[in-house]
Amino acid sequence: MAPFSKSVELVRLFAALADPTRLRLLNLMDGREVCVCYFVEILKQGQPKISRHLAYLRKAGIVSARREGKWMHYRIERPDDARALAILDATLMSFKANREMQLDLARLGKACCEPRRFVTLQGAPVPIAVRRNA
Amino acid sequence: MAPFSKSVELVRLFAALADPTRLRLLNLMDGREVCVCYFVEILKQGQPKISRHLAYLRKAGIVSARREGKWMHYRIERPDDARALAILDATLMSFKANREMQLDLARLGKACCEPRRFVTLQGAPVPIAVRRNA
DNA sequence: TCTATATATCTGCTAAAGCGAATGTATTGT
DNA sequence: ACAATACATTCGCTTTAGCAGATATATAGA
Repeated sequence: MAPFSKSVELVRLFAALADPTRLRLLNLMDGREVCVCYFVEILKQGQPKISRHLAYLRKAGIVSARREGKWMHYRIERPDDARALAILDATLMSFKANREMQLDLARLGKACCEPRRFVTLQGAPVPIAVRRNA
Repeated sequence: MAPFSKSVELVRLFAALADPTRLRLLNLMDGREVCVCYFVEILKQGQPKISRHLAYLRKAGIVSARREGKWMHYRIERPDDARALAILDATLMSFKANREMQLDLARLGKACCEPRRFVTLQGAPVPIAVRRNA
C-alpha cells in the first residue's frame, strides 16, 4: 500500500472495502491465510465471483496471494503506512460485533475441523494462522 | 448511524468515503461547522456537485445540516456505534499526513480570516468550531 | 500425453455513480 | 410583490461496477 500522500490512495482503499463480499473475505482472512476453495464453500458464492473480488483486493494492495500446487492461498497484507493500517484495523475490529461475520467465522472453523464433510474441500489445505503484526 | 449488526451498514460507510470530493469535504468539516459557500470556494468545484456530495454524506448519516437564513451549515455527525466511530476517526486522522488535505485546510483558514477577498464569500458566516467528542 | 482439479480471466449484460447544465426552492432585501 | 442570493434537485449522458456464464490457464496425477 502506497503512503497516503495523495487522497487517491485513500479512495482506492475505501472503494475496495465498499463491497459486502470483499468485507466477508477480509473477515475470513483476519489472522490466517486461507485457500480459495474455503471462500467458495463458506460464502456459498460462485468461484469466478470470489476470484474477481480477491483480484480486486490484490490490486488494491490489501491482500497477497501464494501458490501451493493447485491451490492459491490469500492473506491480508498489512500496509506500511500507519494511517492505512489504522483504518484497516478499525475495519477488522468492527467485524467482531457483526453477526454475519461471526457466522462466517464459525462456518470456517467447522470446515477446517472436518474438511471431509465438505465435498468441495476434499484434500484442500487447512488455513494457516499468520501473525497479525507483520 | 445504525449499529453494525449487518455488514450493509459498513458497506454504506465505505461507499460514502470512496470519493475524493467527499473526503475533502469531511476534511474541511473536521472540528468545525462549515457553510456550503466555503466548500465551493475552497474546492473550486461547481455548486451542484458540492451539494450532491453533501447530500450523499447526509443520507449515509455521516454529516448533518443546519439552516441559518440563506446559508446551510454542515458538520460531521459522530456515529453512536463505537466501531463506526473508530473507522471515521482513523480516516480523519489519515488526512493529517495528506498534502492535499493540508492545503485545503490552509485555504480554508485564509478564507475565514479574509472573507472580503473572496467575492463568493461576501457576508458569509465564518465556520464555527464544534466539539469533536459529541 | 491425457484428464481432472483449482483458479483466473473474458464476454455481454444491467445497474448504479458521477458529471455538467438547467431548473426548482427557500430566504432575504427592496 | 419582485428580484437577488444560497442551495437543492432533476435531466440526460458517460463511465464504471458487479454479475453469471463461458472459457482459459496452471498444476497434479495416471
